[in-house]
Amino acid sequence: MIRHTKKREILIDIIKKENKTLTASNLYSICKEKNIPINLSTIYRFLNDLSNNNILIKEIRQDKNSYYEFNTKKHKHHIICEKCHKEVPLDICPLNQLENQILSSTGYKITSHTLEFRGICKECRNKK
Amino acid sequence: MIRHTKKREILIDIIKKENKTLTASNLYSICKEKNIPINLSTIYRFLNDLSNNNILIKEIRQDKNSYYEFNTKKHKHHIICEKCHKEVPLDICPLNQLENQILSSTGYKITSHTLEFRGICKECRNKK
DNA sequence: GTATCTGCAAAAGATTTGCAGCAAG
DNA sequence: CTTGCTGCAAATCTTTTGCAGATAC
Repeated sequence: MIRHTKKREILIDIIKKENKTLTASNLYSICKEKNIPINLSTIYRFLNDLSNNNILIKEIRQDKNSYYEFNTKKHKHHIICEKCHKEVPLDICPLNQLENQILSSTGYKITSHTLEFRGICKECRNKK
Repeated sequence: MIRHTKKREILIDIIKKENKTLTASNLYSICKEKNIPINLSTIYRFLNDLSNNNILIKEIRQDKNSYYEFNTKKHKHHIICEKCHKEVPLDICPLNQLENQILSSTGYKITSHTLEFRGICKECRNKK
């Protein structure tokens, strides 16, 4: 059984308010700024509980960190700017249509995929 | 300048012969089996040199490990079986055509992307 | 001979875990 | 009151790094 506690409420509120992908240490810093004492392991444990229950989606990116965000059920990916690291969600995903094609060419029945776009955002392009 | 040494030749030979994505510790184990004494840091340093020179491509997957393989210049992705971890390369990638669409909808000029498919291979599906 | 490799041990960084005390239901 | 949460310290795992000795060219 999953229990409701003050700390968990605070974490949920932060994740809701930030409304973007976050790492455990992002959350840790935000709590620190707000003078909320919390242990990193508590954060990790809770994030894992939530993603095991499909409340959060966890994604490991090329920077080797784990990013978490609410599972909106809407399938999506993100683009991350290589300069400023700002990121934007994308709704389009042409990959579902590929599943049959992949099944017949490889014999693999696709269950999921991870897609990470990297690029340069408009602001960073204009700076140079 | 990059030097040619016995150990590096051996590593290159293994990567060539295996002809699939490998982790540093995969290489380490293969060397061990062949009774080739080599240090893990040596492997890491060489793999990094090679991928910085675009001879290898490095990819961090959802299992949090770094996988390396020869850069064939041909853009491709892989499907990994969730049960047996066997993987197969894929030539198709519909994402390049998306770049203009993403540019106009988000302002990001895409520079690269990472895509990881997970599924169940034919053999594992038949087992059950 | 000098720049580059290598092995070793230690460090780094992210994440997990064991345990004892605390809090929720 | 019992199960689950938390903090703390230690462990884990992958990867990196400093340094001294060895090797390539």
